[in-house]
Amino acid sequence: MTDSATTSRSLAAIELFDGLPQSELDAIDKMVRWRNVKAGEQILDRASDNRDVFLVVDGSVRIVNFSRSGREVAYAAVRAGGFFGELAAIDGEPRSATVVAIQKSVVATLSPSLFQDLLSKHPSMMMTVVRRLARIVRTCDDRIMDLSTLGAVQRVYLELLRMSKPDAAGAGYWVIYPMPPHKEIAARASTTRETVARVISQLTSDGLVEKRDKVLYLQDKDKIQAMAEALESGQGPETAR
Amino acid sequence: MTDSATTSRSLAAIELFDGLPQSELDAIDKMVRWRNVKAGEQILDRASDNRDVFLVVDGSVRIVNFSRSGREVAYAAVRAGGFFGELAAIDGEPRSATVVAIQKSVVATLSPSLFQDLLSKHPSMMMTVVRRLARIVRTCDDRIMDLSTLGAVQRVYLELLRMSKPDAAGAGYWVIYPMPPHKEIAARASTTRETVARVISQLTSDGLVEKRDKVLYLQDKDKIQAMAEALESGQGPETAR
DNA sequence: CTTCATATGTGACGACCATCACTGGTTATG
DNA sequence: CATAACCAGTGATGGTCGTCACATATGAAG
Repeated sequence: MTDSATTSRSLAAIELFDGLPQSELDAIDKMVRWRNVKAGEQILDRASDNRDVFLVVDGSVRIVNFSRSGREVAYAAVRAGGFFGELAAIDGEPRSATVVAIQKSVVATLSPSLFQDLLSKHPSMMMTVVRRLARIVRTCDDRIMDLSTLGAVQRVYLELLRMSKPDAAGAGYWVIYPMPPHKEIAARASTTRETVARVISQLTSDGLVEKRDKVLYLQDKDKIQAMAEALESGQGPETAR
Repeated sequence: MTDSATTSRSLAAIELFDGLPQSELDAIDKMVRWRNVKAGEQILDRASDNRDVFLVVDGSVRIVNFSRSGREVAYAAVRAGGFFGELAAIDGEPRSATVVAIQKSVVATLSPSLFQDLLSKHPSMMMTVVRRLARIVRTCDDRIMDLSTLGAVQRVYLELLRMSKPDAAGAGYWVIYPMPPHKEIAARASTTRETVARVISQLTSDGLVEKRDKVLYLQDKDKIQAMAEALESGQGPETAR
């Protein structure tokens, strides 16, 4: 990679265009606007009145929102190959969230009218969008359920479980790598940095997780799972009746 | 209406079929299964493995979920003309929620394959589905935001505001009619019956609302709105930093 | 008019956890 | 390599609100 701006500018790997002929990709390529963003840079503001659809060609982004008082709520992450911003392009309503680059990224933007044209011209694209929305709805419903019926501590357990992947290096361990800052886990679980720190401390002293070099090893995933589901000792929201 | 079962069996008013020619409606009519349900009857169980799409021809239904411990979380209501159950028909995943009739209702069911056929045959239907999903996503996002950043009391305020409509009988009042049981407001705001009762008591003694014959009058909608948005005195989740 | 189920109002109590306040690491960056 | 910026850990404190426990409506059913 000779130059920073040339990392990868192909639309071929964009999920949204799966199944489109190369000729069409080339045509689209000429109609998008490219944009390079630095890590941490804001790509899209909730307050903005633009309705473009964004393709994440390289890097990854976080979709978030801030409450009046500055508390951050994380909705989702979109990695290279994905897209975001469909909502406003579909219904013409204002943006519902803010989007920030996690790493240095390359995004391409599609005007809403082009997006709609493409959708009606390519049923496969339409299906991709519908399926994506369906998935989002399911995720949101689950999150609402979690927020409504679990305590903050349990939500952190769940978030840790969701972020973990089986360890590539054998051993039955599950790991979280790279380990994000507590602050971000907090935003996903809708709690505070402090609570996340306390939960992880506790898990560590119980021998259920261990942190070594930026990696968090879950040493007893099942037990954590059980604790996340427990309607347990306590009260929080939720107790056996 | 001579007979209970004949209230209205036309698919003409179903939002999903807006814009379809009568001939197509007639064809569909022959392929759906009709079902009458009593008030309170469960139409669809989360655990069921059916993937049908349901059309609400008459009456109305509530989409809900129950936590392990029996706490009820309300997602949405669908009234006559609407539909539900698309998710499973789109992605083939299991049902994500349970659906219960609010009143005596009439529903028609479409097999997933028929639904998909119709979608691919009629772009207008596809658009209706996409737009509906987009709306749902927005609603969910807002709810997640509310749950993450507001206290239970404020969520009740918001729910009251959402349920209210301008009073038909002149006067600048906004009213909630019919007033649902506290229990249901609680399920929507993700709190308890008791908290709802306390909030309404308080509002009543502050002269902001008044209840007369099954109707709740909001006498100062603006003030309630302000209280819902206030990041106020307190803590709950949320305080000025 | 009973009688039983369902809806409501309210007090007491205490768990949960957000907030505040620091301390001590770790990473950037000039 | 120093100095700032950010990250992480932990105690103390107090408000919020879920839970429990009753007392009253309100209404439906017989």
